[in-house]
Amino acid sequence: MERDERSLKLMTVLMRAFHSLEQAVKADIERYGLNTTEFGTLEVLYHKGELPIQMVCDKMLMANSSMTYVVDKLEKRGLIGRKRDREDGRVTLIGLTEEGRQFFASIFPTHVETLNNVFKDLTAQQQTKLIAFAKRFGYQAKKMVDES
Amino acid sequence: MERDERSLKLMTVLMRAFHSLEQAVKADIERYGLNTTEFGTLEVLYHKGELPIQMVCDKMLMANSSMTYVVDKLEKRGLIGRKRDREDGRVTLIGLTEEGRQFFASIFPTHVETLNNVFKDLTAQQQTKLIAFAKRFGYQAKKMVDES
DNA sequence: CTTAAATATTTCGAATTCGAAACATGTTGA
DNA sequence: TCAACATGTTTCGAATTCGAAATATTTAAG
Repeated sequence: MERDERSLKLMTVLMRAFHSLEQAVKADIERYGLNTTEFGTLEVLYHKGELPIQMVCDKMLMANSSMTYVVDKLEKRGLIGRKRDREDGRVTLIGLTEEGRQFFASIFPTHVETLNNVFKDLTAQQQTKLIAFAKRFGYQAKKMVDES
Repeated sequence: MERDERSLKLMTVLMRAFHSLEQAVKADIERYGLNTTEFGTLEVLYHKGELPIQMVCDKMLMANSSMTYVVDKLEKRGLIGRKRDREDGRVTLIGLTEEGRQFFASIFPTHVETLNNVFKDLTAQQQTKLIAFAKRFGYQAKKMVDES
């Protein structure tokens, strides 16, 4: 296969594969009344503890204006709380409530199980290779975006 | 690395890498006043010729209600045209206008160049492996979605 | 100290996408 | 034939996301 053809093939295969991956995760998470971004936000806070909203945006690859909307919904639902940062008045810290922590702890295992299933046809070695490949083109793509 | 940890790592690395890939493609395409779905629609029609709208939806992984919106925009811009299918009255065929064909032909090469750049740090063999890996987990994820 | 620049958050309006329902047409089987 | 069912397209309202502007606070420079 020629270079151009391979690049185009890679793009379409990655698009399709990633789309299906997202759908599989979505189908799991939907059962708990969450969408992907809400789940991702809880996941970050569960593993990293209290964080400035902006830092969560960065991890979630999401505009901060969008995050306000997500945080509002999760706060209304009682899963997370906002708190002013005493050291920097510009910052709002968000973190899981006790209810949010328990809720997330109860649904996280099936999420991991879903991912295990998605990747189960790849050996550990292949998964490690896939991680390395994805990092490499992801890094290059990011460099191109940052430079443009 | 344990299985669970590897699955989670794969998910985050793939999310980030694919997000950057999308951004890189978007940055290229935006210069021509197109968004990703508009470009994708033109690309399909350029390579496959006239197609029923529903078939384009399938290739684009997009709801048909969304496609109406996209087709409307491209038609208003004079890049594609609608035509009733004589064999099946339910079907609307869409295809590039001469203007659309010329326009797409003029921008497609730089798109391919963008993709070549994104993947340039992977050898041909690694790219082939990546295609195979992505197909495998994509197929499995799709199976899980279809069965749920 | 004061002004200018940088950073964090929110508000606002617009764009995109979806799902459900409506509608048109085609197919199947009693 | 005709009544169900299936399929393709559009309409409609809602959800999500974004970018730009507004606001608040901090930092840096003079």
